[in-house]
Amino acid sequence: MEIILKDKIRDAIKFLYNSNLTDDLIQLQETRKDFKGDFTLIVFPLLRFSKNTPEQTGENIGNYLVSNFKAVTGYNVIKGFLNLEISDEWWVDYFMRLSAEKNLFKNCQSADPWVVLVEYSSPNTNKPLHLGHIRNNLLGFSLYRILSACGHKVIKTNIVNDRGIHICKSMLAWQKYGEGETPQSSGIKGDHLVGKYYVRFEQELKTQVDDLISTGMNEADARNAAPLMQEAREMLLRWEAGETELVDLWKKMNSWVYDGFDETYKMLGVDFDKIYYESDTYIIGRNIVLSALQNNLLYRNNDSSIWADLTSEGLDQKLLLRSDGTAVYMTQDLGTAVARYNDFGFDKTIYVVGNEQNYHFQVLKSLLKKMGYKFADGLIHFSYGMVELPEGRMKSREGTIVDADDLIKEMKDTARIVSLELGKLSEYNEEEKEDIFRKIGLGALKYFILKVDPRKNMTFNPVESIDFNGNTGPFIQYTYARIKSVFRKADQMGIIHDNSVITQAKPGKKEIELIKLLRKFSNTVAEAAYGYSPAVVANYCYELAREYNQFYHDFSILGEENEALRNFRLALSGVASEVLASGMWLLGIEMPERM
RNA sequence: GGUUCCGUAGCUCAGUUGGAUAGAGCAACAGCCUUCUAAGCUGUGGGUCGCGCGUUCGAGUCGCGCCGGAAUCACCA
Repeated sequence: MEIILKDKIRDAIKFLYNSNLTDDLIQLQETRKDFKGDFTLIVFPLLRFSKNTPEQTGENIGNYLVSNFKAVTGYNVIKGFLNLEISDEWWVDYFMRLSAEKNLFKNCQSADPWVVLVEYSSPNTNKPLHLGHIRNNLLGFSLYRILSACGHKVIKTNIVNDRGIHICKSMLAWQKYGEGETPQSSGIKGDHLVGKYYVRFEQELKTQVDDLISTGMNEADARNAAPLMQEAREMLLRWEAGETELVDLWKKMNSWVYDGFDETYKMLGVDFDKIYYESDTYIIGRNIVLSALQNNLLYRNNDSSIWADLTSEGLDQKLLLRSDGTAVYMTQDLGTAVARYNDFGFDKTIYVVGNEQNYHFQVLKSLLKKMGYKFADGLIHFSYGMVELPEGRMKSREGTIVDADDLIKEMKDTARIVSLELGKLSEYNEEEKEDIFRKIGLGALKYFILKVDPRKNMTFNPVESIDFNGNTGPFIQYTYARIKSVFRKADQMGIIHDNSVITQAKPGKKEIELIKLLRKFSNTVAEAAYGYSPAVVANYCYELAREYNQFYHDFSILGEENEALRNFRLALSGVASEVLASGMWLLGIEMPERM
């Protein structure tokens, strides 16, 4: 519509003022609800052609359009705004085309599809996933869905940080205090079991550190000097040397963790096409650094550590290999990036990583450029804000970490309690009910996280956030279930849904409003893909669900006497449910047929 | 101190490439279930969009300067 309308407006200016308009001067937008009309042309930019008042210019253009374009039935001018009224027939016709369209994402197909690699999750193998990981996983998975919907080829990857001192701490504590405990013997989920020994290590270390401090040592030195810490370091060296027994233990404990993660990922509904391990990529990274050193892109310090000088780009000196030749975080990420490019040859690679690492990715990008990797231009750090609790940041020392598994279970339990109170599901068996509770509980959690702008830090109140009313996932799911229920009822009543009579319907204001909202959907997805923002999709779904609920209350659908209008409303409901389901699909949220 | 990000109602958050009178939900109060799902709907109250200056016909949105908060600036990852 806009395109045709813009053409007509261009004609109008040509005819009235004998001037040719460039596209950016035609500012056309949807008319605000409180004004009469469907589309609004902002006439201020056109005054230079008309050399007239805004009001008169608007009048002239409006007049021209009404007499030369059938779909425009009227207009009004308020200050510099020309509100154009589009005929109901046009809207009904538009809706017919929309409801016939099976692919709701058709309008946002990218003309130039990318191969795009999305990295998300990136766990450490020494403890279970927590609330921060949940935001990461949900964002990453939703980005995958959004970009896929727009026609890009997306590869989901996960980089597992499976090496380093942290995993040695868990291994050491398990050796010392574990007495052979396994997930099977204890019934504890593997990642939680390994996390338990990581915590145990820190506890034991603390008593040693406290003892040393009481002898007059300062804290930093005490941590270094503590026997446990020294043992852990020594273990890391033995691991890097490839000591068989130790590598076997490492493999065993990591496999416990992966089993645990798999369960959590499955509950969250996320998955990966390819998993990378830093225990592999750090070696690649080291080779890259060494060859860059040979090409004089890096320099070696007196103590034989290797550095990059990025001061010319406003960055700092960056360490790439320690004096003992071992790799640092950046070394691994260089290796991972190159390995991935060799595997997939991507156009873009999106790192879903918290904003605490903004500097790291700035450095990574300029390092890759410096080393001559052209793909560095397609490197995007999707930087998201921290999840905080009402009392501030999550702190492991204070035991305020919100565990992912616990949280998921809590959401499901709350969904169960609320559902049973409302008592709508009495006719379903236990299995069916559990499936619905799961969808609702996870829907609430996912929506709560995804509806906020990823860039911003967000507050998660474990008590208040579990709300199923208002701008929440369950509200949107409820709207969907309600529409499904209308169709079930229609079937029972033998009402046959026939689109062919719709063109005879005389729609009211509300029906047109709904069509306009449905129309915005594909624009929204394109915008979301461009801005990499699930939040845009989420808030749009809410807007539509809210609008539909008002519609639902204002109108009788099945009870409507007029057949054409009844079919129209049914069709509107049907498309609304599809759009809601599609939108929530982009967020990775499942929709229950009833709740 | 350098860099980056954030600041909108009591709370949690929206706010389209700069557009008209800044919106939801929660919380508070008042209504609506013999009618297609009340996880809903309607209404009331609640704002110096951190502060100032600038650009513009027009600024919550763009620029500059302050104020406040967060992150980061490791031979940690």
